[in-house]
Amino acid sequence: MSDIDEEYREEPGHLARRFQQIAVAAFQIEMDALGSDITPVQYAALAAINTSPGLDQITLAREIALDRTSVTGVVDRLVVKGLVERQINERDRRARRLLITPEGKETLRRIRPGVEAAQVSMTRGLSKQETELLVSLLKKTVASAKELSRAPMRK
Amino acid sequence: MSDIDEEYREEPGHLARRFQQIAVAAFQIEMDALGSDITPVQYAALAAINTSPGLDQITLAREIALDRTSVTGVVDRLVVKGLVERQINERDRRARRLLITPEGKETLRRIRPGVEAAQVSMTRGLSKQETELLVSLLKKTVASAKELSRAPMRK
DNA sequence: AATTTTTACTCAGTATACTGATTATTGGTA
DNA sequence: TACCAATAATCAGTATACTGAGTAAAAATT
Repeated sequence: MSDIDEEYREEPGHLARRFQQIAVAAFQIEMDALGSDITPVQYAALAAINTSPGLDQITLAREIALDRTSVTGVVDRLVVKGLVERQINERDRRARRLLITPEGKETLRRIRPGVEAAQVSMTRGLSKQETELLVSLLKKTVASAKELSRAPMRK
Repeated sequence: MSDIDEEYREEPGHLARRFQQIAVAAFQIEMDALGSDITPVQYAALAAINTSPGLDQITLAREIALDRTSVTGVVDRLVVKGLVERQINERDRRARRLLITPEGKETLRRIRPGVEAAQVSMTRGLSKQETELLVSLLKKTVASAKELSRAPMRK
């Protein structure tokens, strides 16, 4: 048979999955070390809500490139953890206003070093220059192909 | 607050998640065009079983970097689709022998162009040289950090 | 003003990817 | 031989990420 079978490990698609596995694992290891159970997506959501208090879920989805149906669950879990408050927007009752709580702000402050450490950990095999190169190539790739995935992007 | 919040979109962790979203979407679009509902992981599993007939699930997990608990479900779905046969290995009754069926071989043959097209599609924003660079940087990253994720790797 | 369309959100269902527990079987050791 | 440790697989539970359907509210159109 063709050697695609053997070489699928060299394909972008396979490497995308592997890198994501590793990124999530690196994040989780750092959170464990800090006694936190925040996930990468939960961190992104919490940080976005902190930066833009009162934003609605669709806007949040665009900010962090999360599918609109996934936002519901992520926000649910942040609410259960007491880190976020979800209010009905009285000026548009379809929408929700998302607000970070004092506990949410404290969590953000506490885990931020771990978030940075995870970025370093997941690129441990690369030099600083190589990491910058990887980041710029991924940004370019994502910018050009972002319309492929349903996750909306801002602007 | 710190500008980490704003710049998380530039971090490797966020880009890993975005690239994976895009890779899966690109794959799915190509499979839809071919009238197939095979996922990236299912393709990887099917190709590995084709290459190494009779392999057990742990070995399959190592070949395609899939968590051991995830293999069960992936193989289940390939069996339901009639693409793979799962037998008890009589020389070690704990293990399963995985075999590709004629339909599995035919599926592999039929979707292979789509698999290749997906790789091209997900890196559409990059030149050939840039794609090769991205692949080599991701390979290096994955090789250095693979012990972070639970998904086993071969050798 | 009444109707249609759009929008924000939710829910049901499916597929990875993990943690942690359990079962069955095998191989090594006391 | 009896026991114990290791191994292959499964299962229960949780968290993204999607498809597709549905609800409620607002905006646009007639």
